[in-house]
Amino acid sequence: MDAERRKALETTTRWEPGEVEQRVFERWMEGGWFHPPAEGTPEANYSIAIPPPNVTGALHMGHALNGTIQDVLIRLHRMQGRNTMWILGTDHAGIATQSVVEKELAAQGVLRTELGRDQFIAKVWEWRHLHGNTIVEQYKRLGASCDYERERFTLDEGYVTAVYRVFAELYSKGYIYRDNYMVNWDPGLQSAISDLELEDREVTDTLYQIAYPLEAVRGHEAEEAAADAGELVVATVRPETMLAVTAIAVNPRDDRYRDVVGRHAILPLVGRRLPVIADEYVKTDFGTGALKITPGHDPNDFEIGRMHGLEEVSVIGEDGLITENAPERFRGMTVTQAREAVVAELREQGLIRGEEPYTHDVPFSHRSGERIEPLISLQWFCRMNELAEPAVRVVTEGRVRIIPDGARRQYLNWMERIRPWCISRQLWWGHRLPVWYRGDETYVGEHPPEGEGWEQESDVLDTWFSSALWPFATLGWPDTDAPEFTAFFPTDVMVTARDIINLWVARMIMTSLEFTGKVPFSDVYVHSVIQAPDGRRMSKSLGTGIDPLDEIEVHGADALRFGLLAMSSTQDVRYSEARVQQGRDLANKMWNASRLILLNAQVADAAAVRAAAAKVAADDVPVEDRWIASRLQRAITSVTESIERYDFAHAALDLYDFFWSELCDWYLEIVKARLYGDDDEPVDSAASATLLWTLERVLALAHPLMPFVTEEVYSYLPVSESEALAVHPFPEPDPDLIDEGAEAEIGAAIELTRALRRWRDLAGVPAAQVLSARANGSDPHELVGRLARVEFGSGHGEAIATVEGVELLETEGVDPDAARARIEERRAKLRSEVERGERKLGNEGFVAKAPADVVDEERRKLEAYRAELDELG
RNA sequence: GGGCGCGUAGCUCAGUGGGAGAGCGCUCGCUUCACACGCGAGAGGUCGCUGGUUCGAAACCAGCCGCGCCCACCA
Repeated sequence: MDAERRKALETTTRWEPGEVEQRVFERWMEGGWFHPPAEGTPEANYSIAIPPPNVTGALHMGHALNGTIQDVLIRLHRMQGRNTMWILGTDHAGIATQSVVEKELAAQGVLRTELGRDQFIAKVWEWRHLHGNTIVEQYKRLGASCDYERERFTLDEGYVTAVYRVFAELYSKGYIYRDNYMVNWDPGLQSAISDLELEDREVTDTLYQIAYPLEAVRGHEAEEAAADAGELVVATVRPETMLAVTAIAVNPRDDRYRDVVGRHAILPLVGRRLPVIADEYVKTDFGTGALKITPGHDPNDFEIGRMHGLEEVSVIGEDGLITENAPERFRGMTVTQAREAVVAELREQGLIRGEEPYTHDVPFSHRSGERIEPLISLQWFCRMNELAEPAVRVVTEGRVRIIPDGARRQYLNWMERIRPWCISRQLWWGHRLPVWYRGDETYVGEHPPEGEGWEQESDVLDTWFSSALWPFATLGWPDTDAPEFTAFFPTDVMVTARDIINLWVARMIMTSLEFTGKVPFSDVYVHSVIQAPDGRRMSKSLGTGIDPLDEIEVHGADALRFGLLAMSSTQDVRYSEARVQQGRDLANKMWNASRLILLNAQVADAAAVRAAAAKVAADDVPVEDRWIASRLQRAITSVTESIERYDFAHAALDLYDFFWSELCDWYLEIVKARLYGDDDEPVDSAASATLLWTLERVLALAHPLMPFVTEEVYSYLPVSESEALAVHPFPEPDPDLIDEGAEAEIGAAIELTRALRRWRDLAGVPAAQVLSARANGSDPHELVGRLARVEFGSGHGEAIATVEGVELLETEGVDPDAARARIEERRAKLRSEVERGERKLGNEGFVAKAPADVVDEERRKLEAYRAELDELG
């Protein structure tokens, strides 16, 4: 270590992540360690495809947790020597990106429609080149070790080829087709959107009861005269859609309506003859028990209509205005105007039988925020049944493990009743469907066929269509000889949040099986959603969002990573800044503990350190060295196993416990005397060796979780075998270093030290005062005297207290009354323990039925408590 | 309505059959030569409620109360 660096180490008493993180990250990039060669087999290699963030996106807490988890896995496997690749890329995010650019243009007074499709798309590309890299840069702040040199985009050239190939094949298999179907029309976007892009909002509408006169039954003049043929009253919150009603439905078991099934009603204002049909769907206990059927404007009615072969009438157009299918006087009105006009006319004709406020959930567009208008429209669909079947099988057979199990059930649940997927969107930004029309002819393929007059379909594909190909299209598919594809596909794990299991994960599994014949990943790990501290969703519009970059700014990336991991779980969790601060404190602790070691370790030369380290566990090294080596093995095991079973909270907290409580609070305090030496004792170089040996391993262990501080400290190690900690071998637990004797011995010494300190505190002994003491049995470990400030051996005075077999002797300034109180307290505790043990062992059922080792343990404890009680008198 | 899950210290959460844990907060004491983002000690919990299973239940089962998420959604 040169003088300058040593000076920096001496004077920097706090971990200051700001400039260090940037410098460390640049070193990683220069080292090229995140950019693996496309070699080897997918079985030997390790790869993860990142859930591609939207190009328009900014890093939010969800990304931060998702990215941290993947980076932990990636770094662990890279350090374990696997050829490791984290596949990076962004999603073109059709709707989101189009809206952003559209808004930006609107601010300049330019409308998308004025610009025309080609020019608008050019503007979007321009935007992407200017701003599309923001989120990728933000992932770097987090420390994400993605392969930044192989970044992909769902609209880059090769990716488009993959998308078109998939579309064409699904079309030729007959899975993709065009049909009139009820879609969720977003009047704001002027596009169909999927069920999954909806959000329900509570709305209070007016529920109108409207009378529909029944048509007289021919040949029953008497009845006609008597009852005016009667009427059916139906309830609706959308009177304007009555213009498109084509039937009335009642429940077949509803006695009130048994006689009217098969007859006809007359649609007021329009005059259409409406058959009265019977369908189980109609609830007898809601409204009047009679339901108007509007196949053109209601998803349920649409299904009933198809089932009964009803006419489908659309009176609301894609522009949100009343169409020519409605009576002339309503045409061209907005939905709201039409509603008022219809109600007014009905009122005039005396057909309104009731009205009341009605609060219900109504779907709104997640994207534009507008109320969804269910419409029948000509769209492209993909039938999912054939694709779903093998995708269910790989999960039930365990070829794809979905963790946790709740997420697995959610997946299977959804797949069981999968429905056709509407894959067309009326947008400009996206993959334009590879479909060409000329008159009545339709051709599907990336390029138009020979000849004049072919026009390409104007719709684009749902963004999720391209995302569904992510794990293989990013690696070069459909070129199955592409080096990246042969080396890294299938990937190992997909890390994601619960909300897109159906939207995305399921579809990746389906397309991957269909097109590559392989599962895209063997594990799906579904992690928490981070909520705002008050339990609401973190969202920009609610103002509940917390920006991970702000947290990195304040506490450092390692702190945020640790905090997110520690708070993560399979449940949704509330964001806890305290956990992030815990991470910051741990990073600081690592920095300072490392300073202690690095500034004080005696290093003759590299060979000496290696030689000393080689005998860390030898019998003749001090027991505390064997203890820390043994505890380290246990920490390595627990942290590694936790990560491997995706239990990141325990990995983080176990690391914390080992580092803070065992290494810092005990081992470093114990070893200081040997490290510094004093008048009597020379400096012990074995201590230095153990410290350096331990430090190197614990840094490596912590590195996947907290890469920056560990990498920085690693650069100060006097002896290190790797260019960077990022590519240093990950420690493996060594069973030979487990030393139960040393653990028991130091464990007992720790217990005793704590008991003595407790006594001191309760007795009000000043912190600096050294107490005289006498051990009843053999002298405790040297560390007890030092750490508890107790001097053993020399005193002859009377014992004023006994603590865990140690007699504390009368010492000037120590209050004997407090001591007696303390002893009495201990006696009381022992008596209750003895009582508890006797009661338990006196229980015949317990002795007879509990496992022998549990019973033996109880007996052992009881003996020990009795012995101590006797000793106290 | 169906499915899944949660209810443990003041707060955020671990703990899944054998003596209730962590972090933060709180109290007391420490300018102890790595760290006050620190060190030492401590207080604080009828583990939502009621039954049941068991020698033994925070944990397993049933019911109830409260909360959340996902599906399906009554016009």
